[in-house]
Amino acid sequence: MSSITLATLAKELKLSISTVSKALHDSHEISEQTKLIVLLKAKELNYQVNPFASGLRKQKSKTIAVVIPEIDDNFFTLAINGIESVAQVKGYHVLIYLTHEDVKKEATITGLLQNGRVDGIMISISTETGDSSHFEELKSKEIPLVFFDRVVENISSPKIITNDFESGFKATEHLIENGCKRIAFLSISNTLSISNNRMKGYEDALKKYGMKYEPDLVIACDNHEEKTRSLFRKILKKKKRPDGIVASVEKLAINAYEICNELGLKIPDDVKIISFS
Amino acid sequence: MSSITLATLAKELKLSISTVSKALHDSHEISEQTKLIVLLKAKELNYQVNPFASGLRKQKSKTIAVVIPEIDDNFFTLAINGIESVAQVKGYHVLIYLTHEDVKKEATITGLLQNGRVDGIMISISTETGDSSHFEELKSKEIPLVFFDRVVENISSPKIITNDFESGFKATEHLIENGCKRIAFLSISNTLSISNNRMKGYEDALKKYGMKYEPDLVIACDNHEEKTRSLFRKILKKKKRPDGIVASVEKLAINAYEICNELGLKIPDDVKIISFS
DNA sequence: TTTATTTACGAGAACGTTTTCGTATTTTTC
DNA sequence: GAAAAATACGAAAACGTTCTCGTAAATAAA
Repeated sequence: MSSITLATLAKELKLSISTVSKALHDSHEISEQTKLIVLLKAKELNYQVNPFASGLRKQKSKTIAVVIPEIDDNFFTLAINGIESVAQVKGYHVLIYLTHEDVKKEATITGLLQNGRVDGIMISISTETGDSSHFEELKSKEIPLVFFDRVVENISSPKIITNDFESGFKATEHLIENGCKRIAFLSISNTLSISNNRMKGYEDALKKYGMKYEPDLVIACDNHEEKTRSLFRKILKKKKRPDGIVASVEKLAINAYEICNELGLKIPDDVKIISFS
Repeated sequence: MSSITLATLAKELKLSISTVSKALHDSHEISEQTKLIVLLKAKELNYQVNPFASGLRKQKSKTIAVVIPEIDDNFFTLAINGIESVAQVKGYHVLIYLTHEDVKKEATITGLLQNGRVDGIMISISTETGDSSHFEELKSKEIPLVFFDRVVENISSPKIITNDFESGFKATEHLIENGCKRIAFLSISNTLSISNNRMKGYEDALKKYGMKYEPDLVIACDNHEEKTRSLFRKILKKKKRPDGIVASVEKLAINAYEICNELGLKIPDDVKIISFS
């Protein structure tokens, strides 16, 4: 240990702790000359401010939390990439938490973040999230909260979303224009707004092109991967199997790919797949 | 703000701060009865210990840093998944830092972690890392350091690695057994031990099967993606192009895939690709 | 009964910063 | 030359914990 603190510097330089602190903060109260020697000594001893002391005093953590359902998803890794990148430039630190689509875990995590550990939270909620009281709690503690991708619609927080309806519409339209006659929609949740809005786009596209909306072709998936896969298997084995698939999230598309491969269905010859990611 | 501190609880309960703190830590110095009422009040007011105050006092952060080159890589996301999972169970927090294969960034990051912000660091070094003085610095500050996957060999720290040599050997052997006659090796760095050891395996496999080691078939790639891709293009356009490729890291395999696709080469008919991931 | 020992709590000192305030010295203003 | 203002620094109080002591009261041992 024996780390270098302001006191170390102060003693070495025969200055007071406050002077050293102010010098390092480039305060106008300190002469240029003193600032210089303090800065030099700080460099020499490789002084680094203690984030806990500083955080405690300033009530700022310079840290944000990113809470996401999974990390093995191109969208989320992309998001982390961007977030970390900006954070790094701005001198912020990024804590990462995975909920694995588990609301309880999600609530536990947000619970941990109420005590000043972070200055703000970016979250993409789990598919299961129905109860949103843990978000209300954060709001009541005035912790900045930003939803991205998967949002809670009835909480007034900044939300970063894609145009789900339009994209769902276009994806479906694209399949139709490429000759698909039976298009399935893979839904990840019936509570998640992104899933629902994407599905509305799907439905509207079908309607526009005069295609019948068949409930059988909307496949309600959940986080139980094996269940989802056997569902796909069943659908794709049927004589009247879909020739086009719109996946509401990447993971479902991948599973669909794998099942097609398993069943010897060629993509895109036999089945065309389009997905959000 | 107006967060609930030990003082809040103490005042409400007409107890001292120390008593409340000890009660919450289940100290033997406190009667069961007092513990109970303290615990109840803490629950009621949803008290959460302030990590900064606690960290400052205990000199423990309950936080570890994960420093990796990139996040859009299946191996690293898998690693984060596992690390976060264990951390969550153990009550630890995970900070994430991306170096983007930049040694300077890497050094800056490790510099930020010397002041007690984290209790330990897990790192997979960037391909560029030649100078390892920033790791020595961490060692000298006695900050626990664990290398994983991409390690600095001459630093005495725990290292988590795969059997690079053997895997490189087996990968190459697999291609040979499947009829490849000209096997290329995509190297990510000539300083990185994982890359070199994997290549040694590749060389040894060639030797075992009496195949000539051709320097032309060892492709030294770097982090400049476009450069790498045009390199691939050149190699794969040759009349005597490789019919098998061993990629030392996932990203190179993906680029190779894309170039094959671009050139109309069928995988695995025209070219077989095997990769570490 | 007197002396030890245990039990249950409180006072107060850290941890390392930041920041307000006070104050000697110097400089400016009239 | 006196008063006012600026300059450059230090003392000390937070921030919220944890933890070492100190110490009354209650119990046990002598």
